[in-house]
This record gives sequence, structure tokens and C-alpha cells, in this order.
Amino acid sequence: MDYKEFKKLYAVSNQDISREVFHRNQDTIQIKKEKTAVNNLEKIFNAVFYISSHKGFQSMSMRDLSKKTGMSLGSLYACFPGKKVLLDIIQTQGWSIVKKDLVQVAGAHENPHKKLRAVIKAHVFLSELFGQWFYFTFMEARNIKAVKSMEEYTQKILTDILIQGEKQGVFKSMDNALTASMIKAMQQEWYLKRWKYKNLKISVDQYADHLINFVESFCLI
Amino acid sequence: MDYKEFKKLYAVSNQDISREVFHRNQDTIQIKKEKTAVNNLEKIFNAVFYISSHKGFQSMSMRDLSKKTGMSLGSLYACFPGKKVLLDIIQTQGWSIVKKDLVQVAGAHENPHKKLRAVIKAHVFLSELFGQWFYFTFMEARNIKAVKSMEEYTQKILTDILIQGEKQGVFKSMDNALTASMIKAMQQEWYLKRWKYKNLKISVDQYADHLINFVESFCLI
DNA sequence: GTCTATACATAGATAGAC
DNA sequence: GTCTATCTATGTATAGAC
Repeated sequence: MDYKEFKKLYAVSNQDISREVFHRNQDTIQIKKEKTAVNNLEKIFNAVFYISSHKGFQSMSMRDLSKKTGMSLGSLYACFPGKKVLLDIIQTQGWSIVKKDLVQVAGAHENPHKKLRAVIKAHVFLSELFGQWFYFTFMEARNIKAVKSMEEYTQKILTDILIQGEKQGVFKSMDNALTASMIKAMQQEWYLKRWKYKNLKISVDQYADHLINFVESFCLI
Repeated sequence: MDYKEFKKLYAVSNQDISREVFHRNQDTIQIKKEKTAVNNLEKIFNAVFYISSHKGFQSMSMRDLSKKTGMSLGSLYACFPGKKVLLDIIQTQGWSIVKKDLVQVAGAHENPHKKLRAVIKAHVFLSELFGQWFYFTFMEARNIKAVKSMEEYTQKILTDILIQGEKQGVFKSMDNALTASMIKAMQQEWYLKRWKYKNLKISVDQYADHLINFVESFCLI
């Protein structure tokens, strides 16, 4: 499967995400009409991602956000109850995006080798599709508990596959937690340094394939 | 060479770094007595690293910094002319730490295979020694030009080694820029997720060795 | 060199007209 | 639902005593 197929299969847009956020936080959002709220939220998220990728969420003022979205301060506060909560909303949503997918993919195959390929690819493709969410979640979440557990969660999926493969005699015997970590690092690289690969003109598919080759040359017997 | 030897050989302390900063910025620092200034700067840097690792540099107030260092606001402003400049000072110094070392190491060996091992190890060990500087520089520098050129610079060193090895027939033929990127990602992982490896009880030496094995299994013919 | 007290700017948040 | 005007808190930075 390449990225194009993945995108078609997954078929979730940024608007869908905003709609999800709306329903998840309907109690704290003053605007009641779905279409309006979803539209505004989408504008807001895009602006937040743009501004905070340049100077960070904390140094983005509400006035910055107002200017970039073209909405007034009052309208912004009608969409979310405060800056702190906005941060929380985005992070919670980002975490949800990662989680939703990974479990399914990991369950899809029995063969550990195929499973490993599928999980690696799915994560890279997912981070391509929702790159801004991934980047933001990583950069704006510091020593927060949620990030650490997210890290441990995705790492565990990989480690388990490696262990399973080792037991079945298809993967070499080694420090699986360490290997899993390094795979994670290379996955993360894709959304942390998106600009670099734009410059180098390397596509998601190229990246994913190279990564899988890299991992296989190390893991396979 | 293991980390212990590296540390002894390199023999640069945090105090040395602060002294360097002092001399580099003597014109903007009000305090003239070296010993006092260096002592204060060291306290300040440690506090900045601590606070900003928890909530980021931008949301660290000068009052936070005052509390953590035990120095008054006035004393802080005697050490540096403002918060913005402080950020600049730390980033410039961080960049200098990375750069100083890498060139030497890359020049030390003729054999591309040995060279690759040396460069990879040196960077991991260096980021262990000055982890806070590396972490800070990465997390607090966004779309800044300096970071991108730093990234490109270190990447070029790796790419060149890979190309050289390919020419000499010791490395496989492949997309060297991409491979270099992935090596970089795994090096970065060490200082970005230091807490994870503390939990997993994985040492720098273990990490560096695993990384080198990983890379060699892919690159060597 | 270091402190306290204070000036000044900018941030987040709200009220109330439309 | 959206706007403008405004309140209040907090932040950066400085002045001047010690």
C-alpha cells in the first residue's frame, strides 16, 4: 500500500477532526450551530498550527490568533473558554488521532514480519496526513504525563511485535525495547523535520520504504 | 572508546561553557568580575534548563527565573540585557558546542567505516555530556534559520562519509542523504527522550553500540 | 554587585452593543 | 454569533538605595 491508497482508505479530513472536537467539547463551546462552530474551529486550528510552528504556542497571543483567523477576540472566546483549554483540546485530539489507528493496524496481521511493516508504514502515513497535529503535540507537550504514556504506548506495540517475531524465529534476538525506540525515532523524524524532506524532495513513500528496509536489514534473520 | 574515556578526554565542564559565554558576551554583561559572572551564569543556565524543560522558555517568567536561581530581578539583568538576548545567548552557545567537536572527529580517520563509527559515537556522547544544551536548542528553536543550517551541516558530514564509503566499495549503494537523516534521527532521540532511557535503564554506551550495529547492518556490504 | 520598589507594556479575559 | 471597548493580571525592564 502506498500513501495515495492509504489516504483514500482512511478518508478522514481536517474538517472531520474539527467536527469531532466540536462534539467532544460541546459543553464548553458557546456556539451551538454545528456548521459555524466546525468552520471556526478549523480556522482556529490552522492558525494555531501556523503561528506556533513559528514561535510556539505560549508566545502566540490571543491577538495574534485573532489577526491570523480574521476573527475578533470575542468570537474566539465563543469557540473555546480560554487559551489554556485550547491547548488541552488540541493535545487531547492529537493523542486521540494517534491512538485510534495504531491498535487496528497492529491487530490486522498475524505474521510478525508483515505486522511490523504495516505498523511502521501506517504510522508514517498517518503522521503525513495529520502532520500538524503530530508536530504540535510533540513540541508543545513537555514533561507532561500524557506524552510519556503516549510514547510508552506506541513503543509497546512495536516491542511486542519484535518479541513475537523473535519467538517465532523470524527476527534476530536482541534488545527489543531499544530497537523499538529507534524505529520510533525514525518515524518521528518524518513529522518533526518535514521541511527537510521537502527540500530534499523525498516523498512519504520513499521515506517509508527506506525506513522499512533499514529496519528489516537489522531485524530479519 | 566508551563514554567514560570520552568524558575524560574531552574534559569540558559546564563551568567552562559559562566562562566561554562570559567572554563571548562581555560587552553586554554588566558584571565585570569573571568569577562572579561565571558563577551567576551557571546558576542561570541550570535554572533556565530546568524551568523550560517543564514549561518552555517562553512561559518562564523572569520572576520564575529569579525564584529558581535565588537571585533578584536586578541581579539577573546585570548578567544579561533581557530575556530575548538570553535565549539568543543560549542558542548560539548550543550551536557552538555541537559544531566545535564534529569537524575534528570527522577528520580524525581516513577509513570511512571507522569514520562513521567515530562520528556517530562522538555525537551521542557529546549530547550526553551537554544534554541540556542540546535539548534546549532543539525545543526552543523553531523555524529559525540557524537550526536548519545546523541540521544541514551535521547531516552533510554524515552524508559525505557515506558517499566516500560507497565510492571505496565498503558501503552499499543507496540514497545517502536519506540514510544520513535516519542516523541523525536516532542520535537526536538520545537527548530528546533522555527520561525514557533512564526508565529503561539503558546506558549511553549501550545506546551508542546498538545504534552503530543498526547502521552497520544496513550500510556495510 | 545585589537588592527592593516601581514604571510601563502587553497579555488574557469579559461586557454589552449590534 | 460577532464585534469593539475595556478591565485586570502578569510580564519585562529599570531606578536608585545599600
